[in-house]
Amino acid sequence: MVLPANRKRARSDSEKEARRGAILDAARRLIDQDGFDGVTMSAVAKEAAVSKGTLYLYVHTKEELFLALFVEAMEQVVCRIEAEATSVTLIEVMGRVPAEVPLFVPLLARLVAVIEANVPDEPLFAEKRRMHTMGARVARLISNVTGAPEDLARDASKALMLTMQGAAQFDIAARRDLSGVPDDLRPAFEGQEFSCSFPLAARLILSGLTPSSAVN
Amino acid sequence: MVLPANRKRARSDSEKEARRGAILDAARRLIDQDGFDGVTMSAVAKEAAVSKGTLYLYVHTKEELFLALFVEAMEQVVCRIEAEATSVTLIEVMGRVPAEVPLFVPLLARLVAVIEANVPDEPLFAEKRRMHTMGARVARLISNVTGAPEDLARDASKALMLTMQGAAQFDIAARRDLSGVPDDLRPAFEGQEFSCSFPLAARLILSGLTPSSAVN
Amino acid sequence: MVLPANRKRARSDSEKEARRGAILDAARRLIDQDGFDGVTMSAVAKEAAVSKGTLYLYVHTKEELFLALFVEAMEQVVCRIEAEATSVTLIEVMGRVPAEVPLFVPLLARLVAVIEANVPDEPLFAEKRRMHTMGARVARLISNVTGAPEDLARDASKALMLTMQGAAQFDIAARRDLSGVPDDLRPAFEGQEFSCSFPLAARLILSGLTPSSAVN
Amino acid sequence: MVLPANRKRARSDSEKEARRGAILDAARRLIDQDGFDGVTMSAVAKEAAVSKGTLYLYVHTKEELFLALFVEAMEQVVCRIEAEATSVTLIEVMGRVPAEVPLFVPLLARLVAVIEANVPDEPLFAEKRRMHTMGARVARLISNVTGAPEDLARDASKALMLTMQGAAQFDIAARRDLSGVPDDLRPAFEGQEFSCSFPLAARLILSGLTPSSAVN
DNA sequence: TATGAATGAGAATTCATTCAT
DNA sequence: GATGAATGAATTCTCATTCAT
Repeated sequence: MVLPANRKRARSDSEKEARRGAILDAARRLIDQDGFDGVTMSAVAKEAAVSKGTLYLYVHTKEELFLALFVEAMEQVVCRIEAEATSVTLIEVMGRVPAEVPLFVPLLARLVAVIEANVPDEPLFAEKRRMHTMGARVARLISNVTGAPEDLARDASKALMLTMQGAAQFDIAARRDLSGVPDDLRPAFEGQEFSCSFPLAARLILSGLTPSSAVN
Repeated sequence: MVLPANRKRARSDSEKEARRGAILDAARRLIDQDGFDGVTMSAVAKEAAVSKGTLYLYVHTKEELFLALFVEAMEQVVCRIEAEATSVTLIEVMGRVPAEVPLFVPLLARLVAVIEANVPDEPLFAEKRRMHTMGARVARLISNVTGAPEDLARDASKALMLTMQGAAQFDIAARRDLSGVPDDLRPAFEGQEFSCSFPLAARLILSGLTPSSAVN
Repeated sequence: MVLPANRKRARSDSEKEARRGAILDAARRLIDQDGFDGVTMSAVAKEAAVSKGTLYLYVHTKEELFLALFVEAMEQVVCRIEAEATSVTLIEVMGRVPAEVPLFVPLLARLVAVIEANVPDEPLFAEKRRMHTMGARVARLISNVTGAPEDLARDASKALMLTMQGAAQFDIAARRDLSGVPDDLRPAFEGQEFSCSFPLAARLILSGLTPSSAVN
Repeated sequence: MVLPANRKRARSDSEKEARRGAILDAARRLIDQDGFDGVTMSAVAKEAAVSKGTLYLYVHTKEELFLALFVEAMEQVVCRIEAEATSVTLIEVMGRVPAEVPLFVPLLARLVAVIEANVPDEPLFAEKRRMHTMGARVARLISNVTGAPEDLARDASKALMLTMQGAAQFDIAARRDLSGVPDDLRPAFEGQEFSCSFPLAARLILSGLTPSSAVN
């Protein structure tokens, strides 16, 4: 197979994958840098060193891009939890890992109301399927680790997702510039970071399932 | 409540209050009708039978309008919970009432990421203060009703707020048109309504505090 | 004549005059404080401790207000020049005084293109008449002081007004925040203040009329 | 200059230049037609047969558009003066040409107080640089033609710019509808056209530099 | 495939002025 | 005379997406 020496087009599948990856990375960098609402498709194209037209060849919508970003982050979260959780560390791990995977929390906070609301059906369903599978994996993990029956574990898993959603919201508020916030309102912002609020609630939820030793 | 013939001028404070109320009502109707992102200030003005200038006399920003709507809804929620909750009904009431107060859930879902993010500081702080006070009332109620110590009740109250936030998110997804959703994905949407998911999680959270009789 | 003890209405002419003066003063303060384009009629009303309705009882238009301000400033300028100018000091005085009377320069800069363009005919004509009279006084003064014939003095006076207008424009540019201006452009802003540029040009214009002693 | 069939895309730089030119021309036509304050960006887009988005591709701000218009006019003025001025005709040329280049005078009248005040720094600096260069060319010309030393020529050039600014202001007033102006005020408007007032002042300023033969 | 010029709907907000009380 | 609530016209500019080249 003779390939032209200076081929600019990504024809093979692996090249396409690589280019798509570059685009997602560019988006990640921009979210970090300019905040969520500051990201524009033009900027993503430029950051990925790709034209706008090409960008839309790999990603059909702005929100689809964000959704892909979220699913990848969620995959990392689930994998790491599976790798690290034991009956002793479950709660600690579940409280810590989501906060450690970059962009997972802020993307989660916008997932439903902002992102999913604007993704067309087909791609939405595809990603939802992946999320659902991951949810099942977490439920199974909880069941295995705590010894709780499957259905209880599934409820707990659902409750954790709810709570995680909520904690992600509060995290947004917690990250605002606090100078300028009157003293009496400080507590309404401070200490609402995901890594504070979620573990607290996770403990309440999981404590019913786990042997007392794990609850801490 | 003296509702001025709409063409007239609201001179007394009570007339002004009434007119502001009329504006909020108009907004409520439009949210119902056109959905969240479909609401425009022009439409609100027209629906309230008021000029755009007048609208801005009573509400300084679109998001301020939504925030006000949320706080009023939250007030209703808290009042009704205080009125109805007993040691026996606490969990049931807390699971039911938020879903019954119109617009509370969808507004809650957008509260942090969409609404608060766009409200200028001063009005934000004012409303936050009201919310904070209501939060304290709920914590006190939980403490009174369950007999749990204050600090435990405060933690539970916080966890409940997190969970409520999350449940509000899921509620958005649950309300989408389900025809067209592939069968294998149905469970990812169905049964995620606020009134299903929140009580479930609330039970997990509150069960640690309450005597077993109250848990169910 | 029995006057009611606590009379809030300005009925006598002198009272009206006083109130009008208060309004003009309020406007002056606001221009100083918020800059030209920052002044709103609402703010003027508040600063003058008068209702908006009342404000419009004394001043028919925003621009009319500014025009009145300008004419008063011009009156001061002309009076002071008449008082201070001698054959020796003419140029120095004419270069210095306009810059010393508050608001004269910035109002002059907007006089034609911004202010007069929006004043209705009747009040415009009234104020124009006053300005014209003052122009004549200046021409007479120049003639007296330099000994130049009337018509030459009138031409010089006109040329001076042109130049003053232009110098007022440049003054605006000179007063902008200079940090951020690249070094090579500094000279395009610096040293363009009215008090620098106008005397220079005034000297060129008057030097043809005055005996050499007065030129410097 | 390849003017693309207006629906086509301007790919080459020369096509882009042409399109930008078409936009500026459209703006010129509208200023003529509707007067200064009557020009809106929507109208410019329509007149240029371009979408609003495209308009903003070529011009970043309304005021930037006006500034560009002024700089182009100034370029014409300076070129023509350079082409036509001799030691004999200098004053006559400098008095006539600015009035002959379309839009130069009315744009100059609004240059500082209206236009520059609303142009963001970067584009402002770029255009200021061009203006500054042109100012230097005029100074050099004056020096060459009159034989006056450089610094004197520079002062005269500055004074001329001041005066030109002022004359442009008066020109606005002179162009208003005179029917309706009371007789005694006629002289305050009539004969204030740029082409009357500026040459008169220019003569006063330049006469000090030039050999008597050139003065008239 | 890749490009980037073109699109255009869309919406929030301000503030001078008026007029009901 | 005084008030201040009501008015509403009027305009800029953004940015996701498309499509001619």
